[in-house]
Amino acid sequence: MNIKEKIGKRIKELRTEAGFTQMELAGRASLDRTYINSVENGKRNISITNIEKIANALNINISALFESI
Amino acid sequence: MNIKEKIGKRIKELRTEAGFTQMELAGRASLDRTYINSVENGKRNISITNIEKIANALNINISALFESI
DNA sequence: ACCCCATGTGACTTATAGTCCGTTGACTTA
DNA sequence: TAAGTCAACGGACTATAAGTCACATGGGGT
Repeated sequence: MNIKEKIGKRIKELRTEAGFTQMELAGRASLDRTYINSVENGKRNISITNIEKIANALNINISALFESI
Repeated sequence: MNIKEKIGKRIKELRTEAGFTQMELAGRASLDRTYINSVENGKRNISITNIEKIANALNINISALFESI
């Protein structure tokens, strides 16, 4: 599993734990729903600004987002 | 300080602690020397694959790279 | 059967990431 | 006075991420 797949899997885990749909997370992060979907499925080489947006939307810091990765 | 500046500052700290020049870090990470420079100076929206390359070059895991950020 | 709802996907344009050439200035050592 | 090293920066270029859209799929409820 490459880094894009790992971070995608982790985001999906945290999102479902938080009880959000992809659409809700997208709204909170000001990103497109289909973009969130492709990130979760390891298809995007996501950049630091979008990582930050998603971490904020998930109420988690970036370091914690990468724990166990 | 925005997230790009924070990660740049952190990378620079870790690089100098490790005793590398920008060129050496660039070589170890298979990235361009001018790119490393602009990342360190907070000008680049670095992607996850390059974050991983730099973390590996600095012998640190990604979570630790974002500690205190 | 028919709606919702949530997710997945391919294709596409625009914005910017990232490379490659070079210069400049500060500092150090001979 | 050079000469060397390193950081910072710029212009021009190519590669790729960002961001969006229409549409498909599958499950649950009525």
